[in-house]
Amino acid sequence: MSVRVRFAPSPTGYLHIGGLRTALYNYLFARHHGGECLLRIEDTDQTRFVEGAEENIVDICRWAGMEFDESPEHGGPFGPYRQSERTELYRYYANILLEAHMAYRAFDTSEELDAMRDRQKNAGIAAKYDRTVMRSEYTLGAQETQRLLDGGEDYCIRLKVPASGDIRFSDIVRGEITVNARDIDDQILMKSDGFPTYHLANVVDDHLMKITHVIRGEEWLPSTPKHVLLYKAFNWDMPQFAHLPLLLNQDKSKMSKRFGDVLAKSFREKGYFADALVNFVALLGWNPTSDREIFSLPELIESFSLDKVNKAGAVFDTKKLDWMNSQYLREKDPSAYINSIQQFLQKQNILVEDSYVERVFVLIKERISFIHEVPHFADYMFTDSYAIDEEYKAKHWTSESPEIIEKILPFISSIQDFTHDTINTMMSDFTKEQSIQSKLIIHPLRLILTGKPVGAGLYDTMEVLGKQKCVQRIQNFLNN
RNA sequence: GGUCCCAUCGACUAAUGGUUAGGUCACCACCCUUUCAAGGUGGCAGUACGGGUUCGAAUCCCGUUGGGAUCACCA
Repeated sequence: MSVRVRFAPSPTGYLHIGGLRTALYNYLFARHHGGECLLRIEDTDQTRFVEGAEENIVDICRWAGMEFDESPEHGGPFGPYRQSERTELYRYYANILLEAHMAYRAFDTSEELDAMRDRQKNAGIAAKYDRTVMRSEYTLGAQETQRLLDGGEDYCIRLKVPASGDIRFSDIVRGEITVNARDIDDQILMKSDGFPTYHLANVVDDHLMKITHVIRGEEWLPSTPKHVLLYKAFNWDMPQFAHLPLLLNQDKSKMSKRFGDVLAKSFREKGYFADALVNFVALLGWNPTSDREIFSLPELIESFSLDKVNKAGAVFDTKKLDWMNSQYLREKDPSAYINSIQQFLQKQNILVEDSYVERVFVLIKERISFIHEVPHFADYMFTDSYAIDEEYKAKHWTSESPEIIEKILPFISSIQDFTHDTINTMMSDFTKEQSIQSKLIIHPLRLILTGKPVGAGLYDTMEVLGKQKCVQRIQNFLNN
């Protein structure tokens, strides 16, 4: 049987980095096995709907290189793929449960529920719906229940969880898990607004959509027994479960709890490459070997396997992500990034040729981690009003410097073929002849031409800058 | 607090009963060098603790401690 998995986010916010990894693992697993990966939007809570969230989820997944085989956008044989468009289905299945006495109606108000929890808290017992004392079908009786129903009273449908007995299920990542039914609440299946809760909807949909593997975050582990109960109540085959370790903040708390810079889109905005982010995130909680760090998406697909997924949560370390980004940056074909660099430059009203931008980029790419660093890191390549590093000046611009620079200027001016090699030859001839150390020239020159102690090789820098600029800057500097 | 999950260098991880416990990021040193990087070499640093099982335990079992998740008419 072909593998079918789903990524099932709720549009209650923009996709965060943990969600991106969940989507990725589903996608890698499906592609590795030649199966399908579908997107299902779990929008059964209309009160938490966030405008643009679904678009953001789709947008980010596409940016990351993932295309879903079935989705709200593209449809598919098991649609619709938005739960809000499937409500009759859930109602139908909830009724089946009702008729089989696996579920029941409850009429409690939220105040009554709060009061119940207070009593339980004061008594020092675990909060749990007590169907024998609350306003459920069981305490009300058939007649009263019918009367309330006829009167249009609000009610919800709850799962009738057995009083005791072990509920077991197997998780690909964690092995056998056993929970006692006494610790499980009579979960609400249908809310009084007619929408299902996650628990009902995801079980019904996973079954109807023929999902073979449920791959989701570890936060779902505690509610999985409820889902198991539902599969049993319907007498459906269960999918296999794989609960992924959480992505953690530095303080080890769940990463998605921090908001803002944890959104996938803010990583894109900060200038991380999609393939670098994907590579990094894939290796958080899963590792094929550990003798290698760089994997393209096809390579991740090739080597992905759920049984290599870790159990323990993984701290998200931005430093390593930055390193990975720099690895990708230097391997990329520079022409692919000229446009984005141009955009940064144009914001500063700098207009230069693409070919020049490419030469500068190639020159400095090993010294930066992000594309957007280019205009600032190499400002002297784009403007004449770059800052002079005073510390560098104090150290290398000595009393002899003006004389030396003045002496070498004609030689620089006279170079016809202004390239690294020619400049190099000229420079070493000069230092030999004058018997001075080359650093007495190189540092002052670098200072004059770039203003900074950091940068590419001086002669390469000069070559890209061009003779005219070099000579001009030296003259200006000496005159001031 | 109840329930569940988890535990190898600071971080990501490898080692599925036998390794001097390996790699990567970060950090430090040295080399290279035309500055800064990159690169190369080396270093620092870990099996949470206590018991078992075994000829042998990071690995299996039990306990302790620590961390996390979850306990809504949210997903």
